[in-house]
This record gives sequence, structure tokens and C-alpha cells, in this order.
Amino acid sequence: MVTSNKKQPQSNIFLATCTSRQVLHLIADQWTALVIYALEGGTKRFSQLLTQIDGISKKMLSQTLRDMERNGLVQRVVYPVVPPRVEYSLTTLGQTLIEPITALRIWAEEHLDEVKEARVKHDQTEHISVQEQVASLVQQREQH
Amino acid sequence: MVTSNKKQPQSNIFLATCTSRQVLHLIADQWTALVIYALEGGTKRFSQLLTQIDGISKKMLSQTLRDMERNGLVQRVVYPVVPPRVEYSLTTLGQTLIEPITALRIWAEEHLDEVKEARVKHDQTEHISVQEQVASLVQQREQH
DNA sequence: CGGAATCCTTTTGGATACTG
DNA sequence: CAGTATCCAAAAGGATTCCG
Repeated sequence: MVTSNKKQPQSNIFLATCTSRQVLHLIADQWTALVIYALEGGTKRFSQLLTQIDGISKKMLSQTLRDMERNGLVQRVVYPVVPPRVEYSLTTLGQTLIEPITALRIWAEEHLDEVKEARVKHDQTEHISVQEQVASLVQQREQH
Repeated sequence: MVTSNKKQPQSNIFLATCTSRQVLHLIADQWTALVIYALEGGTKRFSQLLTQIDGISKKMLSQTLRDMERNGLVQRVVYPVVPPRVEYSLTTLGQTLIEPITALRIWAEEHLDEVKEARVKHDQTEHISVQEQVASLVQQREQH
């Protein structure tokens, strides 16, 4: 199970300085994954995305798209018309994200019920703190 | 390309009320994915996780673990000893997340260079606003 | 050791108004 | 239409202290 020599010293994802960890954070926000889903079907306009992605604000969409463009995930094309028309599409790099992100969506859909059930169960249960657990258990041991 | 009838009315992931979208958000935070990676190797203690996951604070780790436990992803076992010993491990449900999350990590590692390059290129480029682009292009059209 | 509780700063994000 | 700018409220998160 010992892997061969790593190419880079920063390949330990647990290090804060690890680049792939930073890249991971690109997608770990509320909206990026949804934008990728939305653009999977092809080019979309700003207003289309705004409508399709329920709950996102103008500000957040704009910000998310800007970041994604900066990271090379989406391409923005501005048409010189009035009123302005701006179209967004996935770059080749962005398209490579569809697969892993879809895997996550499928996981969510498949295990949604289990998560919901776990949550209900957890919320129904009385939860004593770790201190209390330890304290009471230690006391039991001392008594016998 | 028309998909067959969906089972649930909430199966549109773009809706804010969509449950799978909410489930997606479970993982879309800074730390959950890293905790799953860390627990992939087996049971770990709180302090081990704190050490292994560089940059996480006690508070964040505690919070993340609590949420994950609530969602049925991790199991917590408290040992009645002083000082207390608490061990965390992935549940069966949590283990099913390893695969899709690993896919994301692999993506990050494979495309890290492209993202970095895109970022450098983007930051080197002068960016005029959409308004300016439209304005100047419209002006060009009017002149000829 | 494994937290919970408190305080306090930073960040996030919504609402609104404005622009070409 | 597709944003940007500003203001403001809420949330996130670090540091510290305390606890069994």
C-alpha cells in the first residue's frame, strides 16, 4: 500500500499549502457545481442562468462566473448589441469537471433518503455531551 | 434527449427546495471532504484529525464532525477513560462517499496546472468591463 | 483529551440603486 | 440586459477560556 515516490512535495492534500487542496476549494462553494450543471446543456445567457438556478442572486451569479472564468472553467462572450448580450459556456477544462461533479449529484440523489433518515434519528435522540458520558461511565467503574 | 418521467417533483436540482441539492451542500464546505479523506484510512481520534488536517481549528473540526455525525456520515465512539478518548470512523453511508469525492480529488490533481495557468493568464490580462466592451464595439459599428 | 461557551473580528451575501 | 457599487445585516470562523 506504499505508493511510489510523489512528484511534488505538495501532493499531501492535508497540507494547507497543497495546491490540489486549493483547487478543490474552487468547487466547494454553494454555486459553482450548479453553474456547471446549468452549462452542461450548452451556452447560456446571464439571465437564463439567473432564472434557471433558483435562489441565486445577481451578485452571487456574477461573482461565481467571474471566478470560474478566472480559473479557466467558463468562457464569456460579449456581443456588441444593445441591450448587451453575454453568453457563457464551459471551456474544455470546465467540461472535464462534469463527470466528477455528476458523480456527486448521483450520490446525493441515491443516498438522499439515508441522509434524511439519519438526520431525523439524530434529532430525535437525546444527546449528552462527551463530558457527561465520560463522567458517568467513570463513576460506574469506580462504584463496583 | 428528453428524459423519462422523473419520480419526484423535487428532482430538479436547480430548485432551492430540491432535496438532493441540499444534500449536495453537505459536502460543499471547506472541511467535510478532507475529513472523509482522513477517515478513509480507518478510525481516527479527534486529536489525530486535528493534526492531520492542516489549518483546521478545534472549533471547525468539532463542528464539521458534529454535522457529519448528524447526517449519518461518521460514527463517534466515546471511551470511558480519563482523559477521554473519542474515536471517529466512517459509517457505511460515509464510505459510499469516498468514491465520488476521490474522483474530485483526482480531477484537482490532474488539472491543477491548467487551473493555475488559466489564473496567471487571466490576471495578466487587462479586463475592461462589459459596459465598456459593448460601448466601444457599438461605437465602431456606428462609425463605419 | 475532547470538547463547549464566550467574545470578537472578518467575511459573506442580500437589497437597492445606478450605468452603458 | 448585464452587470457594478454601496450599504448593511447575518453568518462564519479564530482566539481564548473553562470544564470533566
